[in-house]
Amino acid sequence: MPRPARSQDQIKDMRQRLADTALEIYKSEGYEAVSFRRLAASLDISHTLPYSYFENRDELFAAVRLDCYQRFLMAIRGGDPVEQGPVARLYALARVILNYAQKNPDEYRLMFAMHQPPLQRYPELLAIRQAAFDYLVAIVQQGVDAGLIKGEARTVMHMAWAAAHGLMTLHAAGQLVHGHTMDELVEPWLD
Amino acid sequence: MPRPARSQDQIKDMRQRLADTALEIYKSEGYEAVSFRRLAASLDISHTLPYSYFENRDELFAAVRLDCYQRFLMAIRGGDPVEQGPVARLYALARVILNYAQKNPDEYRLMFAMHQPPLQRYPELLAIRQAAFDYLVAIVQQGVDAGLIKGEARTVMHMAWAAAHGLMTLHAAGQLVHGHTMDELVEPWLD
DNA sequence: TTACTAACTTTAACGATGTTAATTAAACAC
DNA sequence: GTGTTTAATTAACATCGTTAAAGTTAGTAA
Repeated sequence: MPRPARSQDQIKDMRQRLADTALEIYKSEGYEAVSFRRLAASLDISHTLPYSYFENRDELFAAVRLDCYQRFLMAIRGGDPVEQGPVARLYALARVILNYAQKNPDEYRLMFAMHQPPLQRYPELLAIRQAAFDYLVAIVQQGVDAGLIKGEARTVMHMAWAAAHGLMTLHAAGQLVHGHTMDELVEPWLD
Repeated sequence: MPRPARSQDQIKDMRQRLADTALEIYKSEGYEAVSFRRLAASLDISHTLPYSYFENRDELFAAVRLDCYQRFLMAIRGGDPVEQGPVARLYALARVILNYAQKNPDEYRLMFAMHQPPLQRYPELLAIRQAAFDYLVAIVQQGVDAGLIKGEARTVMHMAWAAAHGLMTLHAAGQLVHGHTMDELVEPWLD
């Protein structure tokens, strides 16, 4: 007898529109400019409607980040020369990732360096990050198995990731001192 | 004939009180909680007075960061076993820095990972960071000169710094996956 | 058809913030 | 004291997040 609730599709649709608009505003005007009110104005809806779709800004940005992670993961999978050996694949993927970070500094910051909410509150984010990480660990493991890489795969990957992350974060924040480019710094490692 | 302007000392004093209070609030209640109004309430002054001492929150936090950098630099200088060789000194300093980041995650985030304003707008921050960096580069250079370290000192230091930074940032953000502690990850490198 | 009902959507409202302008208070020279 | 200049406060406005109330809409049962 009652009016039916919004369909899952409708909900998904509106959430997507909100997330897309949020990313757009974030990229052009910065994180602070992304308010629910501003978002609502952009979409020509009342300023409280977004609250029906997201609890608060953290939840909203969790959705935005999820989209970013998905694109990031696709870039990794798409740039993986699977026919080659594990070491060559890792070098290639390192370049893919560094390249991605350089070309999309805003997204990179959002994903890894900025306003990070406690990850355990967002299991879907944790999961997709873990998926990306595991994807790389599996390749390292192949290298370890083949005797090409020493150490425990997860630990090795963790350190490599941390190093790359540090580099990308400093770059994205414009904090690489003395005008060093990322490529200059990384090439000695990759060659 | 007129009322005299505030002395440099008075200005410095009030700025210091504001910066101290800001750090206090930041550590106990987070970055967002540090507003000029809240700050004024804590110090029992009118909510517009802070504007006479800092343009905006960025300027305020620039002062807070400067204090943090100074303590950080003191920790480095104080923990440097200057009588030892360059490689031993670098290992020791790496531990000092990692230790500092672990014990003061809030300050570390503030200094290196959070809400970073464009550094060129704050030359005094750039300068002190450069000083810390140069301090370490000088030691690396000694190692290079002695044939103990290969490569160009600045580049080597940059990469080491980026790696450590990535590790510390991930740690401070609680993003070290799978419960790895920082020590576990670093010890293989330092030994 | 008509009226009901539950969901959707908007409007209203409150407290908090950043920021500017106007006002008051304070300290010294005369 | 008076006057002048600066410090500091108060007033005021726009914006934001958020909650509560009111209004609107679309199925459905009678």
